[in-house]
Amino acid sequence: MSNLKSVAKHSKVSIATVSRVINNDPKVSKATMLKVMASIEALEYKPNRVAQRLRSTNNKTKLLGLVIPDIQNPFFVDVVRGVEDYAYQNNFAVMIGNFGQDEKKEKLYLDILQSENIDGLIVAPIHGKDKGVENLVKKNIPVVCIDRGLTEIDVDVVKVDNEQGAFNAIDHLLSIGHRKIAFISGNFKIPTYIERLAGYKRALSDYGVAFDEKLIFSRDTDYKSGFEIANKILELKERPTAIFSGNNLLTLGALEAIHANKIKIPEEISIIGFDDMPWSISLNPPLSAVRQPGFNMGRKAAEMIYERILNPEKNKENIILKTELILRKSTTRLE
Amino acid sequence: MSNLKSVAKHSKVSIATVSRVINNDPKVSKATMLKVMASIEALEYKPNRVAQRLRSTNNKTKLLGLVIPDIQNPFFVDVVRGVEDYAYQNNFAVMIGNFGQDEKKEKLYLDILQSENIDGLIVAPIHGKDKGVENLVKKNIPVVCIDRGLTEIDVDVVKVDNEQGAFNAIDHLLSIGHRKIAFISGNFKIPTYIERLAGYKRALSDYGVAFDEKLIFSRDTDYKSGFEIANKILELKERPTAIFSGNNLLTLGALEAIHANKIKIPEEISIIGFDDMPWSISLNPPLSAVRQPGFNMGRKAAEMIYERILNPEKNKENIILKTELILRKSTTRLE
DNA sequence: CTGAAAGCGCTTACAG
DNA sequence: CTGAAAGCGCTTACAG
Repeated sequence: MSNLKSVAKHSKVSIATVSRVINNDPKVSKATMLKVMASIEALEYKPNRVAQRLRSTNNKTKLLGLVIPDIQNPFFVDVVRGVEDYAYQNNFAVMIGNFGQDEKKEKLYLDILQSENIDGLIVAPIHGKDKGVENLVKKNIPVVCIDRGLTEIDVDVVKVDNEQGAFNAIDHLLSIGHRKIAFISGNFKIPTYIERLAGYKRALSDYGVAFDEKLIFSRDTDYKSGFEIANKILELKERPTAIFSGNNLLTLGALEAIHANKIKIPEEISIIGFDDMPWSISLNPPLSAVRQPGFNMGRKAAEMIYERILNPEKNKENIILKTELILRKSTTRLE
Repeated sequence: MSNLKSVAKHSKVSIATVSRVINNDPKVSKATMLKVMASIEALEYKPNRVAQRLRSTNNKTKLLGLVIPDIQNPFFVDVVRGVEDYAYQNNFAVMIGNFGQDEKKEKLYLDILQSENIDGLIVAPIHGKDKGVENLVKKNIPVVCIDRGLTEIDVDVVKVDNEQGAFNAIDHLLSIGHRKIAFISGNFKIPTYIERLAGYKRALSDYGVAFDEKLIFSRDTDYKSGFEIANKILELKERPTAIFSGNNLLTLGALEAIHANKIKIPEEISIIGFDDMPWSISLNPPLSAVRQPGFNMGRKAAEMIYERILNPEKNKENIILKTELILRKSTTRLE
């Protein structure tokens, strides 16, 4: 690989001048610039980003860290795409760590990314009191939280109106006559699920329906949990007439359980899922779902981290995006 | 952030010694080592990976590049998870670039990753004659290709037996009486699809069925293409009795088109998709599919890149993984 | 077993 | 407008 030195030799200037050309320093004379650019071209020189990063922080070859809880969850894939879309346009590189709901793994990624001198971090913290992320914020590393915030500390966050999203789903179920609605939730350490539960409760209270704790099920946020919880729900003596499932993986697990038990949707049980997916429409039956703008969330987060890097002192922002209730065929009116 | 210098001062040794401790140099005396380790602990020192990477190539804080065509395709997400699983266990970091089938974007990622001094690259080349990837191989940067190889050059590759996978699917369709089988393929520049077509043809010829070019449809590898091509297929005067779709995104698009046209699967048309997905079983109807071991492919690729880094001179390997035909409810015997 | 010094590829005051 | 030099945080011969 060619380097500054070889370009400098080739164009008979100092490495300082070559560096200036690369960085578009207006002080360089036009003639020199052209000469150096020709050498860069000829030698196929590409600046070494590692050296650049080591040398100075406030420069344009940025590296973003992106840490997400579960890359198997297509919602986070959408977020990744959004981040990447912005990063690509701005010539950032993104380093992704997927911690798979594993706190130790999250910590390792946070450490690695710090060691890689990232210019900023976009992260969905494992829970509301995530010490690892808190520490980064305290060290004044630019951080934007996605999907969920931090309870103990002020930080930039982009998320969705989970409370309202859940409310809309439950409100719809109530409006078509359902009263016994099970909630397959993720872990309540994750703020998202606390908020969704709040929406659930608010809808219930709007309809004057008593909250029944026994209808709330919470475990991990994966396919298996959805499957196992749904099986439990279906065994209940007074079986709920509807299920609200907390994310797309839980929904998929629940659907498999329901189908395995040969229970008909929506005739025997209605279901609405949080997260709308490309395959929701081809599911059996087409699934009603709360759609989250994952791509926009990612893009917005990337924008925010960019602004935060440029202006570390500005006030923290809290962006709340809207969800949309998509009604298809997985819910029906209760006679 | 603390650095070598601050640790050295804290434990009253030279920075060279601290560096040796970090790198487990056995020459360091036990006493010194303990002292330095205590300082590292006390100062929460973490080596700066950027400086490490700049300084030397043959060292253990590796950075892998991973470049994939489409992160919205869950098959590649599985690959990513496999790579990451191995990387995590070996304390590698992975930098991911998703080029979304866009050649310019692929090129940019290749450049960025080179500029980041990656120790090795795992990549699914955009097509068989991918010059960008070829160049990296020629520069002796360790490269492992996944999912598809390179036609012009010898390179490590991990892929699936696409020919046999497609053969199995078509063979099954033929065995249950289908003769007019449409193939919704991705672009034939991608070696994968050439191989799948070869399997399609071989099955046909085994059954003495003439190959009909008009049943082969090829465009992009996304949802939209699947949707549009399926619509075209359904309009055909002599409508095929079965569809073989080339990847999971195409399948989803095709399913939506079929449902929108109110055509019954499998009564009116059978379908088998390449790629089995978590939601395949909950689709309407449960989908028969060719399962690819994405996770294993990723893990294997990471292993291979590791070996390649350690031993740049060893012979290139070509690993071919097996597919599995999963039969569910989307195909039926033709009366 | 340990330290002083060179150097990885850059950027950036400083001087001219 | 341009160059010489220091330095980012490390590693690694070399010397002792």
